Amino acid sequence: MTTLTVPTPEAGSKPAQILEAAGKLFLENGYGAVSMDAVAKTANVSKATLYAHFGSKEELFRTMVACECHSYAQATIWEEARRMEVAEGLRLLGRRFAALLMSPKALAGYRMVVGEAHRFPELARAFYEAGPARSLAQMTDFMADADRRGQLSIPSPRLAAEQFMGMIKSHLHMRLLFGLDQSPEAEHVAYIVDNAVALIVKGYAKG
Amino acid sequence: MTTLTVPTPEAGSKPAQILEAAGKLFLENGYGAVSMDAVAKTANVSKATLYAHFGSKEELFRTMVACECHSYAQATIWEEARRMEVAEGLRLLGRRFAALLMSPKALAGYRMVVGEAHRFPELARAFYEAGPARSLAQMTDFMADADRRGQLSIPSPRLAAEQFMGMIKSHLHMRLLFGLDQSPEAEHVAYIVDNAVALIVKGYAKG
DNA sequence: GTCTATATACAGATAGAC
DNA sequence: GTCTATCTGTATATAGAC
Repeated sequence: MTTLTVPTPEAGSKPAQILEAAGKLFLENGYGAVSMDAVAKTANVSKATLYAHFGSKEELFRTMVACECHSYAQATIWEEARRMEVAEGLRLLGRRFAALLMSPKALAGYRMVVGEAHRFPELARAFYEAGPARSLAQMTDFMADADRRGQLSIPSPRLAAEQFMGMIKSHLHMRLLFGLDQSPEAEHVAYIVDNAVALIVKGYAKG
Repeated sequence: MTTLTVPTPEAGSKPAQILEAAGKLFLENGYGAVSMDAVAKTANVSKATLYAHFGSKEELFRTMVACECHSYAQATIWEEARRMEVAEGLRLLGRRFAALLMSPKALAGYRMVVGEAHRFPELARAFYEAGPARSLAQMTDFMADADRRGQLSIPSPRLAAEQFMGMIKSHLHMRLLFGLDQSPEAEHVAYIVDNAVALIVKGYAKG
């Protein structure tokens, strides 16, 4: 398993400019459709400079993805959710998850990973660990906690977390991935989350 | 909205050979990573012959996707499912859906569509209509029927169908898309489907 | 470190013989 | 219709001046 190096170049420096441009272009268009010329031009840098900092297109891509994944690390809201009544906690986590999932950036990352997984399998794993796996782990913890505290009866917290997140992802996420819808309306997302919460709460009610 | 032409060349003919080769290569590697040389070589045909039948790489790709989508049309099992007890019917539909969803061919198609949606938006729509939309419509019909016949109480059949299918898709489909898992074990899929059925049946129980 | 200019390779598409 | 050989553009990567 390759470890990804995650450089953090100082803001405004050439490497930072290049990584920013690469992120924008690769996320929008995928690996194959972006030329190094385009990256250089977008970064306001010559191609030679680009190659001075990143030895190859592949290396640039790997580094960019590593930086993006790194940026997903964020403060957990699990502590906040577990202090609430269970349905409210689920609603909070669900909405946060939906917002993350359907953000333009996450969608672009998802598309890119799916499109390039065969060429960069280790990056698919890195993205998975940084994003979906982290969310799933948080949700699983919450489910286990709800069971432990007797709010719900959940034999398999992991299963319940996958069910909950699957319902939220739903059809909508696929339509977004396929480019069939623009960014979803907040009401629609809230409708999906609230109904997923209702089904979990009723389906895993005690007794 | 462009209509897709769906030619059905006679088996064994050069166009058929070419389409088969194109299907295999494009589905495995995506549009950008496949060269016309590779298609010609795989099809045992010269590049000139290839261009004699398909005017460009794009045209070949579009035609191939149209043929693939056409092949998704299949006998509905809805009639069979609605004659069963509701949980059994859901289980049948769920397993059929899971099998379709996680088949290597559907996964490859899904990957390809996600990866190329920005370049071929109309193909993403064609794939969606031929695959996911059809499945969702069937499932929605089943839910509506279960409500009409008083087996369950389902205010929004469409929502329930999305929830059910979302739970089945679950985390597993994403891991497969990312190339993190090989083909799933039958027991695991059955476990997911059975638990999705249980949650739907309990969550939408009458009264 | 950064640039301009270029080497090298390959992909999409075509010309012309059979 | 089918082939071999080739044209033409473009992409990755580098050489050499400043």
